[in-house]
This record gives sequence, structure tokens and C-alpha cells, in this order.
Amino acid sequence: MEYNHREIEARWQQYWKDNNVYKCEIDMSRPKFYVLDMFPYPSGAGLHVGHPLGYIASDIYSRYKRLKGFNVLHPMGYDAYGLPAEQYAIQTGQHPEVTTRKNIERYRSQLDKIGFSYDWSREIKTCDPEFYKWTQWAFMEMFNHYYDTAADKALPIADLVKYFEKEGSKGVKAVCSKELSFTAEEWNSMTDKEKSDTLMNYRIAYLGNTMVNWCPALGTVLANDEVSEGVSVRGGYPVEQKLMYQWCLRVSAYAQRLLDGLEKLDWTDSLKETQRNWIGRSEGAEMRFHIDNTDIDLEIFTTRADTVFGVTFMVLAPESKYVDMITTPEQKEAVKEYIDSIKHKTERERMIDKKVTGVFTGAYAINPLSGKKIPVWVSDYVLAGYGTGAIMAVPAHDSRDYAFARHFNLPVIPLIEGADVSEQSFDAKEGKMINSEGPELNLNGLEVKDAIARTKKFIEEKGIGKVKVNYRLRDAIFSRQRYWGEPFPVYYKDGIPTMMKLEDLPLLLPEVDKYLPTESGEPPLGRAENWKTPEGYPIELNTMPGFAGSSAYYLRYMDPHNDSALVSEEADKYWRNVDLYIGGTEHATGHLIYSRFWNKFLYDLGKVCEAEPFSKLINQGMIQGRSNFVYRIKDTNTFVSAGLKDQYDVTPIHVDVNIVSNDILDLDKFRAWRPEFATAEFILEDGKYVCGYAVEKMSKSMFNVVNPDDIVERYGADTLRLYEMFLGPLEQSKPWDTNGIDGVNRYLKKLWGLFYKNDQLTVTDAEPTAENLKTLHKLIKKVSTDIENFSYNTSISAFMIALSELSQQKCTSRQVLEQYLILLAPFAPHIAEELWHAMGNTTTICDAAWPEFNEEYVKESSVKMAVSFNGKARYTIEVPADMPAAEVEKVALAHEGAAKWTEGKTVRKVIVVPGKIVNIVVG
RNA sequence: GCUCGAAUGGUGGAAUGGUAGACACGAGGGACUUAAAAUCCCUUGGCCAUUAGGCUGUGCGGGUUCGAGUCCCGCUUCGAGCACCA
Repeated sequence: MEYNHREIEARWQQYWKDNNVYKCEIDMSRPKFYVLDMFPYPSGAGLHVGHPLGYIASDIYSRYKRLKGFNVLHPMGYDAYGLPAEQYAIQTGQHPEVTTRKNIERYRSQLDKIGFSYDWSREIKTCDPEFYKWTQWAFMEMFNHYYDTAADKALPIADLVKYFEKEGSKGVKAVCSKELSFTAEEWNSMTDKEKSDTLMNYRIAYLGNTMVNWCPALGTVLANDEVSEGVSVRGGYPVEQKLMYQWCLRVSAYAQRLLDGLEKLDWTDSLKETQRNWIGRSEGAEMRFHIDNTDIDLEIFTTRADTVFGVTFMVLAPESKYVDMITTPEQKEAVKEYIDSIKHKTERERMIDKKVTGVFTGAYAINPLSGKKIPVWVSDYVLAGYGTGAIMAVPAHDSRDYAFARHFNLPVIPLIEGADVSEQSFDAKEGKMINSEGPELNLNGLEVKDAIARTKKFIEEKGIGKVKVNYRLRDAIFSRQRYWGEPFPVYYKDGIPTMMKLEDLPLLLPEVDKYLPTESGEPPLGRAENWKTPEGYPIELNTMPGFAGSSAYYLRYMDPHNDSALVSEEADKYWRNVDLYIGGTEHATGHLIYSRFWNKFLYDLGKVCEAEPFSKLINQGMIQGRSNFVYRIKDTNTFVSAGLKDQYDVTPIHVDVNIVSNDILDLDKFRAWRPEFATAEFILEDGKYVCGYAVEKMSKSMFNVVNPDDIVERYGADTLRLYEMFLGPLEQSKPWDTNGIDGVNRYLKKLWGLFYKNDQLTVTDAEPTAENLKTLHKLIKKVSTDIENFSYNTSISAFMIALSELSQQKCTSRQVLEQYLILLAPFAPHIAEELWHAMGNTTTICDAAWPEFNEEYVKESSVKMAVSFNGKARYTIEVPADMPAAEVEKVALAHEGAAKWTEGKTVRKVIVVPGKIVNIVVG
């Protein structure tokens, strides 16, 4: 009987399905373990071999944990809202839901063939009303809460209203868009509309007039993480800054907690670092500079309070509200002209063009420490969105200020001893202060670090400013002018944004005739008929962004069919959070920030019991494509093999990797591939056409896409699973190269051969030999530690070595072979299950127990030790394993080799490392 | 510019500070076969040597150590993240 992967895999996949082998329920008697994959966006192209990499890794871990006795939650679903389906809908008129459903079916059939242990009864689709009801619910809760800085958590907005009624805004401890000041009487006399506008300033989900990333080509705004280098991440279209009235989430309120939470997480350092960069905490001081001859104070933020004595001018962002307030009449014209010239430029142009530009406002500020008068300028190198949109410029110690000062001939005062500022600024934060003495404060002679602390203390005491922490993290813009997303459960009652009631949810996505904006420029939902509440109030036309549905999906898997809560208290208390999360690094500043924010918000409300959603996170590397090339001699239809291509003038052409094997081109398939190659001629080497290769992104246009279906069909799912893991370390990016797959396939065939000889099962009840047990227990130890460390590639090597040892030992012992299969089951579940049953077991191998490692069996009776002289290995000795070091030393020196190497020399030192090496130092 | 990570044969990659290159692919040789495929066996970092064996070798330069791919200092190159963030 041959190893027939097609028959075996189909049969066991059916068996697992029919017997609900992977269905899991809350079970208080067993410890839980939650293993999650980042759910995919079902694209039209289907899965390529790169996609399942992480899924295979998590599946191995899930199966392993189950064998170790854990109750494992391992679900899968789809991130179903997304731009591609909508773009496709715009082009074809096909409803995005139809396309999405089709793509999901395709994904599912591809996933099923790989033999995953998902509990499909918990499947989630973000576009499913049953699911997005809870996305809408969370949004409503965010609307109904504000962030209280005293309690350091979200609290009901109703509490804040009560406070306003009694105290007004005085002493309010809440995160807000801008500081407001009103009395209780003023609050109480406000109209409903005014109250609504005021509360927007505090709500966690709020409508705000904010600068947004507007992408004209996509017709929508984008979040910061959806934009990179001035173009959209999806599609690469230009993005401009635009002031729009949009729904936002006050993610910034959670900046510090998002930062602190990272400490306890078992994530890679690089991922944590990426998030830290994105949050961008900087400690500094906010300081007021008085504008001469006015009653205006300019607020600035600086991390270098020590350099105040070197401030020779100040700069405002062009968008700063202070610009109009302080510009003198003489300078009005020049300032207006400058600001107009800036407005014409997009953010991208401003970024690329690093020319120094700016204009003097005519106003002067007073340096609060030195008392000197300094000019105030406007320049686009100062960003409106960070800090206060105004800076104090210290040209001697900041390269941007330096460039500006040199360009406009402003003075430069060095503040650090020995700093040469004749050519460039001295930006380092070290050295002794000079030139820093004012009427009330003297910093001269202090180290920079101490000078900063001293100045901060001084300005707080004098009331000139205060210590302040700034974050780069901005609030998330939550509106999208698109069709294919969750509708907002919001209507406008006499212009006042109002939330629907929970019992009215889900608010279903309406049908529209076209997926384009309306003629008047409103989002596609503007086309929906009767998009009003029963009372006739208009409903919000924007939809939610992609990250809305993916922010809490891991909670829904715990209790996917609950229609009265996102997750029941019981399910939340049992499953708690994700123990192992596997996915790509591309979500570092998007999904993984939003999810953590969302979870912390729900935590504040007492809806979830863990403050962090993902305890451990592994980033699987990307699988790149390995493209093949043929070389056409220019102006001919003749192709020359790679080794000879240098002798001709050739054009490399991508060739489909599926008609190439081990870089050898299949000539007939090539001729049949495309009509223009039907008459192709070849110049061969050794009778073969050798293709060139390159590592590139896996994509259709490079003809390097490998479909897992083809691999499963030809070699089987077990081979695919093993090979994907064997390719290299999980976290490393690597090219897919089908060439090596024969190796693991051969291994499975050999494994089959160990069980079946001449169609006869060879398993016996023979007692295992000492050798058998040694091989087995070495394997148990290796595989157990490897799985815990996600070094799956070396485990597979260990399986191969163990197999060849067992074959050599002609092992037929049931006991040994069964345990071998259990170890293998997480990696290659189909063949393990098949052989497990062939041996007479009637229950699934998924419920077997992970073998216990026993040190006794692997103990060596003797140990080989390398003997070296001055660190250079010379010969090997074999000694009993338990021989004391002093004895080993004698044996080592007594060896005939030792005589040769120590001849005429004195033995100065003998180093014995038990079981490893003997080193003899002579001289 | 700042931060993080990486660099080992023809290739993918192994090595708790202890004989570098496990395992696999590819390549070369051989067995079986009319032949091919499949399967099995041997060789395979480089250089020298018929063999025995020797020398050399983990991006570069130093250092610590009896002993360094591994630890420390200084570079080079590549990858990733952030970036007029004050």
C-alpha cells in the first residue's frame, strides 16, 4: 500500500468535520488557551502559499496545546469590509456583498484543504449584521463616554453633564479637543445644540473639525496609518490635507496607557518599538512667551527647556491661530502672501521640498528668562498638529532652527561649552552650559540634563509654564465616505447628532443604485432611499473604516452567537484574552493600536476583564516570490539558457514558475504557455534550459504566484504544512521555493514505509529497546522545546533524524511508534491520524496525551570528548559519562596524541567541561 | 537623521561560550532498469595532498577568554519602523 495523500487527507478531513472534533466549549475543568490568527481580508486573488504560513504555525501550536491538556479556542473568520470589493463594485455594479461572499467561499475551500483545526462554528464575518451590531454598539458607548484624567479611565458622559450643571467647566478633569471655560449658569442656559457641541469636545467618539488625509482618487479620508509618505497605502494615490467635519475616536486619551501596557506584553522588541515610535511620547515643558505691546501670550512646547537663553526668534505654523492675532499691519500683506503660497502645496510637496521659507510677522516676544526681545516668524517647518503649533527657536542646538537662522540672518548663540556652531548646529544633549545667565536663573556650568530639570522647576515656580508630556499619537478619524462599511447608528435630530437605541441595532447597510458619491458630492449612502429614522430624521451618510470591525473581533469569537452582548461575562471570564496571536507586522500601527485602545475602553466599562487583548504576539515573516526568467535574444524568438546568456544581447522575461522545475524550463509547456512562444527556439546547456531567478514580491504580474491548492493536490496538505515550516524561522521573511519540497515529501513516504512493508502493517507489541527509547525521548525533548520556542524548522529535522534512526533500528514497537505519531500530529495531522487508526486506535489522535519526557532514557553511558591544545581540537576520547573531571583529565593526558602535543612543553592548565571538551593549555 | 533587527557553503538554513556548516535542496559519482521515472548507497565550505593528513574558514577591524558564529567596543552593507515631532 502506497502513501496516498489524496485519499487519506480527504477521508480524515471529512471525519473531523462529521465528528465535530474541533468544536470547543467552555470547560471549567480544563485550563483554557486561546490561539488566534489575524483574520484575512478575502481578496479576489485567493490564497497564495504565503498566506497560510502563520495559520499553519498557529495550528501546530493549537494542536500541541490540546495534546498538552488545554481547552483550546482556535477560531477563524473574515475581515470582510474593504476597498477592493467596493472598487470592483464601482467598476462592475456587482454588489460588494456578492463578491465578498464568493471570495469567502473560495478562501474557505482553500483553507479546508490544509487541514486546520479551526472551530468553524465560531466563524465571524465583519460584514454580518449579527457581528457589526456590536461594532455599532461599541461606537455608541464611545459616544456616551468621556475620558476622565483623575480616574484615568472612561466614564459616562452623563456624569460630566451633572458636573457641568453644578460647577461648569471649572476644575473639570477630562481629556478634550480644546480647553473650554464656562460657568454652571452658562451651561444651564445653553441650547440643546450648544450643549451637544460642547460635549463633542469631550466624548470619546466625537464629531470634530479636523485636518484629515483626503484621498481624492478614492474619494475618502484615510487614517494616519493608512497613509505612508504622502500616498495611500492601498493603491498609492496622492493624499492631501483638508479640514473636514468628521467622526473621530479619542485614541490620544489612551496614549500613556497604550505605552505602559507594552511593558508586560510578550511581543517582539521591534514591534513594541514600532508602537512606541508611533505613540511618540516626549517629555518637555509648555512655556509662555509674552508678545510685546499686546496682552497675548504665545504658548510653545519644548523638550529642551535648558536652551531658553539661546532662543533668538520664535516660529509659528502657518495654520496657527496666533498668526492673525499678532501680525502687525505693516507685515499683513507679506504674511498673507506667504500663507497663500503654502496652501497651494500638498503635504507631500511640503515634505519633499525642504527649502527654507518663512516670513516675519512684525511682532516681538519677550524671552521670559533673559528678558530680551526676539522676533516672531511664520514658517511651514513648524507643524500645526504637534504641540501648540508654535516653537521657540534655538538655532545653535537644533538643525532646523539653524538652517532657518542662517537663511534669514538671525543670531545664533551657542549654549554648550566647546560646541562649534560655525558650520552646523550642535544637537547632542550633553555638555556643560554656557551663556545661560539671566536676572533670576543661572544655568552656567550645569550638565544639560540637570539644566533641563532646573529650568522646568524654575518655570513652574514662576508660573511661566508647566511640565508637559506630548504624544505624536493622534485621534483616529473614523468616518469614511464609502459604501462598503458599517453604517453609523447616528441620526441628526434638528441638526444634533443622536445615537440610536440598542434595540434598533443592527442598523442595516442600505441598498444603493450605484456605489459612487452622489451628484452633490455626498457619500454613497446619500443614494439610499428612505435613509431616515421613522420620525424622518436623516441618518449619517458616512460609514466606518476598516479597522472598526477588526478591533474587537477576538472578543466575539468567545461567544459568537450571543445576541444580547458582544461577549457574555461568563465567556469573557473563561477565555479572558488571546494567549497567542500570530500575524503580519504590517498591522503594527493600525489594527494592533486600535484593538488595544478598543479593548482598554471596554475594560474601563467593565465589559472585559483583561486590560490587554493579546498577551503574546508572533509576527510571521513574509513569504516572497521566487521569480524565474528566460532570456530572449533581442529581435528573435530564440531563448538562451541562463549560463550562456552573457554571450548574447538578451532581454530577461518573467516566466510562470509553475512550468519550471528546479530552474529547468519545461519546453513544451513553455511553447503552449502563450501563443507568441509557440515557435520559440532554444539554445540549451547540457540539453536543458536553465532559467535565471530573482526574489520579488509574490504577485501575478511576476508570474511567481504559487497556489497552495496545487501543492496540496500534488504532494498533500501534510507536505505543504511541513514544508512551509521547514522553509526557515517563522519570524523571518523568505522566498518561496518549491524546489525543496521533495525532501519533506520523501520523509512522509519513508515514515509510511516504516509502518507498512509489502502492504502489511509492521507494528508489533514488542517491548521497545533501549535504543528505541533513546531515539524517542530525544525527540520528545527536542520537539517540546522547539514548539514552545516556535522553532518548527528544527523540529522537522529532528523528526527526520529520529525516523532514520528508528528505521535503522528496525523498530516495530507499538509503544514507540504511537508516541512518535502523537509528536508528529500537530505538524502533519492527516498521516498521523491515519497511521494512529491503522494501529487499532479508535479515538482521534487529537485527544491523545502529549508524551512525557524521561531523562533516564537519553542518558549516555559514555561521552565523546574533544581534546584540544590551546583551544585547537586535535583528537577525541571516549570516557564513561559519570567519570569525574579529574579522571577525565588523566585519560586525556594519557592519550598518545597528548604526548605529541605536550612534548617539550609544560602543561599549564587542563580544563574539563563535563561531557563536552577537554582543553589542555601548554607552553 | 533617530530607533530596532540581520549578515554562516551553490541554495534554504543548524549550532545553552566548547569538534562550525545539523537537516533539507541542488550538484557529482554509483546501484537497480532496455531506457526514463521512482528508490537506495557514496561524495559535497575552500585550498593543498594519491592516501594518511594538513592549512584555512561564520561581513570588516580590534578586545575579553584556555576557547568566540555566539560576549564587548568600533565600522561596512542590507532590511524594517519613525521622521521638519521642537
